[in-house]
Amino acid sequence: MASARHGTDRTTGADPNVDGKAEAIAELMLEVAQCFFRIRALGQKTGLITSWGGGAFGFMRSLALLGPLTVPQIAQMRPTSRQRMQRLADELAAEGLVEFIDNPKHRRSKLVQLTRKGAARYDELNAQLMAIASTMGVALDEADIRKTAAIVRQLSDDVKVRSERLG
Amino acid sequence: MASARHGTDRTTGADPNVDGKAEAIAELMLEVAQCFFRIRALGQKTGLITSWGGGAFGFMRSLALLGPLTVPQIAQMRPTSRQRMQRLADELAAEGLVEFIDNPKHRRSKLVQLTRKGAARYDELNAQLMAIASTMGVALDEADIRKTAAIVRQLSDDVKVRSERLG
DNA sequence: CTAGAAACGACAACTAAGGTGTCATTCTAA
DNA sequence: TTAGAATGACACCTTAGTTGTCGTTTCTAG
Repeated sequence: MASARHGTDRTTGADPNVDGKAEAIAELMLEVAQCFFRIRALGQKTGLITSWGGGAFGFMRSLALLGPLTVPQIAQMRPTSRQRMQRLADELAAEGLVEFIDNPKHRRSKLVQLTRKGAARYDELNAQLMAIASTMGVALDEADIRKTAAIVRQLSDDVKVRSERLG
Repeated sequence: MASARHGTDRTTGADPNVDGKAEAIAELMLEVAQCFFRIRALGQKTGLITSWGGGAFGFMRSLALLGPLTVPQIAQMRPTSRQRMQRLADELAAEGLVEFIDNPKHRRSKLVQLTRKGAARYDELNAQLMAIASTMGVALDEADIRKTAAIVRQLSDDVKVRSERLG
């Protein structure tokens, strides 16, 4: 394939590893993308999630892990817009899964917090996720999986940095 | 957090690795999802892609790697519907990036093939991807990256199998 | 060689997800 | 105190993708 010839010409004295590594990263990115779509499809079939980007699970997860946050704070750490998170927060509040509590730092921008019901729902979803996860990766070693997650996270951060640099 | 207590109770004699591994896989899945969104955001900013699921890049990549295929064949290996791929094929054909050639096995279902222009475009996009990839993962080792890609692929396959089992 | 089943192309809604824009209010910092 | 940034609220719109249908074509089994 012609595309394999792009980049440094291997007939020169340039380090071939530069290309090999770039290719490996590109492959990993494509693999991640494909994996995501399959995860999403599975999530939809199991009813675990409806969407991932502006999805409720990630939103609730942020609150469960980090405690009460303002809507803009949540939006900053999620791959979507402030308005989207605002709407999601309102929807979850309407379902009684989250509540707005006073923010000592800001009178208008309330803190969003999981209600008891919301925490229970999150635990339930998380348990479902665990149930699914426990049936997968049978051939894999836990240490390898953790290392994989760490590397994906690192790639993720790299992508984010480069993405933000483009403004 | 309460959610970390789901699954096997560690105070019993059950193997704690089962839970640890499931948790690791769940974490990996979430990491993959987040990474995907960041990759997509980067792709949009660079103009490299418009979408990934029914996107043109993956479509053309399939053709570049595997040679001429019918629309249903492409749809089977991509995370989207036959109709979507049909429409995409038509759009790409309108742009002169792919062409329909006679299929010896099937008179009506033509084979889709990259045109010279399409191949050039794909190479160009691939070069862009490589350019981006070459600036990332500086701290990572190529072997680790390849292993990571392999494990993600394995997870991806596991997810696919489980997803298909649910019909 | 046929009849029924499946695959295919084409087309048309329909939905979901999220982006974008705006405006009034509130906070922050010079 | 005042200019500028952050926030909540609301409305509109674009895009991606699904779903459904229909007529035709191809495959398969008897």
